[in-house]
Order: sequence, then C-alpha cells, then structure tokens
Amino acid sequence: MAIERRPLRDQIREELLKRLDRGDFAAGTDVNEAALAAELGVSRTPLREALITLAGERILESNQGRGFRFAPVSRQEFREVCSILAALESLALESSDPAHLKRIAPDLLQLAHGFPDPVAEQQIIDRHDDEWHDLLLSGCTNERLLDLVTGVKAGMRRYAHLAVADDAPLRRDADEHAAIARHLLDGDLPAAVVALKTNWANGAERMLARIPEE
Amino acid sequence: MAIERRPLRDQIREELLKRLDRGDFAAGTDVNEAALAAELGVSRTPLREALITLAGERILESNQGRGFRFAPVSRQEFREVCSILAALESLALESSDPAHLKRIAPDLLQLAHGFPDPVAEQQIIDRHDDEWHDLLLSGCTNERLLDLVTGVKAGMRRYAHLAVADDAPLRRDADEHAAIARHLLDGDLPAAVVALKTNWANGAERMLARIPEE
DNA sequence: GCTATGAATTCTGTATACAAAATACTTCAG
DNA sequence: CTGAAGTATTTTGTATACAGAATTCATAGC
Repeated sequence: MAIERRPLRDQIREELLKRLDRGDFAAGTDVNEAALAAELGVSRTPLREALITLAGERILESNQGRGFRFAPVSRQEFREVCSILAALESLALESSDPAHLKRIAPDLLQLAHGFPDPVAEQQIIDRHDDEWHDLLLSGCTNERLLDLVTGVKAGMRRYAHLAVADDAPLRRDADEHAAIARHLLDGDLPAAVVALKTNWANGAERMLARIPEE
Repeated sequence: MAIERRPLRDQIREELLKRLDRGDFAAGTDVNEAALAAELGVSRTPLREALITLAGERILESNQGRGFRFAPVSRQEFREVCSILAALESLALESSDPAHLKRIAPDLLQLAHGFPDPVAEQQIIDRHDDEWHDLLLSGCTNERLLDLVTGVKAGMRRYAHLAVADDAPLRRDADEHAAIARHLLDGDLPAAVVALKTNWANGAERMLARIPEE
C-alpha cells in the first residue's frame, strides 16, 4: 500500500476532477459539504480547501452563505476558453526551440493518426488528445505558461462528459493535428501556429456540435 | 460601519495582497500561520483558505508538512509572465468591438500622458498603469479572459515593490501607450496589437532594469 | 386555495482541538 | 570543537465544535 505523502486537499481535488469527468456532478448544482466529505471519508476542512482550489480554477463558484456550486456551462464560455487556449498554446509553440519541434514532429504525426481503440471510452479518447497537445508543448520552457495551460484545461473537464460519441470529428482533429505536425517537419513555425489556431477554432465548434442543446 | 458581507478568506486575501504591494513579505520566506492569523485577528481556518487561493495564483508555494512560503522571484519568471500577459491582452484586444476601441481611443491617448503626480508613491503610479490597461480591455466581452488576466496580473504584484523609482521608463511607457491609442484611432487593430506586444516586451525589460541584482 | 409569518432544520463560515511531522535544542561521544 | 543522537518545541494538517445565516416546513390569516 502506497501511503500518500500528499495533502488530502490535493487528493480530494483529483478525486473530484475524476468524478467530474465521469459526469457525476451536474453543472449548476450545489455542493453539500458534509455529505460529500462523509462520502469521501474525510472531514470538511480538507474538502473545503479542495473546493476553494477548484473555485480558483472556475470549476466551482462560491457565494457567501450559500457555499459552492458547480459552475454553469454555456456554449459561449466554452468558446471563450478555447480561444484562450488557442492563444496560450500558440505562444507556447512560438517560444519553443525550433530544433526540438522538428525532432518531435514525426512523433506528433504518428500520434495524430494513431487512434486509440475506436470504440474506447470517451475518457480514453480525450486523454489521447491531451497526450498529443502535451507532446506539442513539451519543448516549451515557459513554466508559468505550461502551468496556466494546465489550469485552464482543467476547467474544460466540465464539458467532456456532455458530448455524445462521434467518430467523424475525431478524424478531422487527427487530420488537423497531422497538418500541424507536417508544418513543424517543414520547419515552418508560423504556419504551424496558424494551423494550431484553426484547430482550436474548428475543434471548439466540432465539440459543441456533439453537445445536445440544453 | 460597513459590516462586511464577504467571506473572511477574501478579505484576508486582499489584505495580504496589499501587504505584498508594500513589500512586507520577502520572496522565499515562510508563512507562520498562527502568527499571521493572530496579527490579522482571525483564526487559522480562513487564513489557510486565503493562502490556498494565493497558492493557486502562484503567489505562494505549498510544501507538504512545511506550509506555505512566498514564491521566489526571478527575472526569468517575470519575463515569462509578461509574455503571457502580452498574449492574453493581445487576444482581448483582437476580440474587442472595433467600434468601441475607436470610441475609447481618445481617452486612452489622454490617459497615456496624463501622468499622476511625478513624485507620487510607486503604488499610485502602478495603479495608473493598471487603469490604462483596464480601459484598453474594457471592450472585451470574453469574461473568462478578463478573469484570467486579472489573476495573472495579481502574481506580478510580487515584483512591484522590488523596483526603484525612475521617471524615464514611465515616459517611454506613456509614449508606447499613446502609440497604441493612435493605432486604434486610425482603426488599425493589427498595428495596435503589434504595438501592445512591443510595449509588454519593452516594459518587461524596463521594469527589470529598475530591479537591482540579487 | 394561496400568501405570509414564524418555528424548525440544514448548512455554511469560522474557531478551536489534537495528532503527527518538522524543526530546534541539548547533550554526549569522539 | 564538531558531529550525532535523542529530546523538547514549534508548526502544520486534519478533525471537531459552534454560531449564525439560509432554507424548509408548518401554521395562520385572508
């Protein structure tokens, strides 16, 4: 048994994010601290600390006297966050070592079309996409930027479970990823950045198309 | 007496940020929770909640068993954060209503050279700069983006008090702000964005030049 | 039957308590 | 005098306690 040498608040935060991925929490619903703490087998103190962290990531909202609730979702917010991530990843790409980008380009190309199991669970598929973007940013030395990207992406987890499965958008994403990789292979960083921004814009709309109204 | 209808953690956070501006906390030093809580006249519980929020903003670091400490500063991190803010403000500008930008351009121009008292305290001067940038972004409808900018800027407060007073850089900043405003007046948004990025890059170096080594 | 009022309950926000980890201090061997 | 070992102290991380705000439920008046 690996004894956890990490604050409970961090472990709780991770567990809550995992449950968020599974769609356990509906957007807009209140958090009952006592009930959730009991369910997790911890006291309210570290739970509240985790909730405050999640509120800082805009996954939760807090209202005086009314506690925490899961932040409502909206197509507008999703687009907003995607445009932020497009800008941040573009900056990360622009401030990466061109030689390193050229070196990882083949891996990016291969990973783009190396689908996971086509009938895999949504979580697996999303992780595959994350993996690709992580590799893309692996040469960025701006620690604060990578940190920020991670934080902003965490908030996107509220949307993952809302989407219905669909293969076509995944293939388009793979194509766009491959295009970015090829630009990097050519050493054409500006083109890669443009393609990345396009990918985020298209990816946002494809994702939204997979989310039913209301 | 205005009775505060806001969680203590928020009030504590603000008080700590104010003290940070005053340079009360040296980077890298530990936070003694009990002592600080006593000084603020609150218990450790809301204090810790504020500390956790500040850790989320990268103003503090936390280590298991060792509590919180003020995050170390470095020229590299300062440049990293400035480049992030350049990208985020550029995005905000690009996603603003051009008509609104043209409308506020005269105000931006006037505010650029309307110095505060030349011998004013550093805090006043910094606030003047913030005011200009806030006005610049006032037409941005991307709420999440504005939120993110605010959060990232909060972390920059760790650097404000390290700089020695100097008029020349302020004048250059004013010139660059005026240049941005004129581009907006011309309706040339791309040029304004380029000028804004230049302003952030130059501004970062000017600020660093005002910070003594070690 | 519906609204308003008030009591009862639930829940949050803050304070306090306590155990374990980390740090500081003391003592002793070499 | 230096370093190690063991003890005392401090400090954190988590649990519990408690007061007050928010909500719910019941009752009374129209």
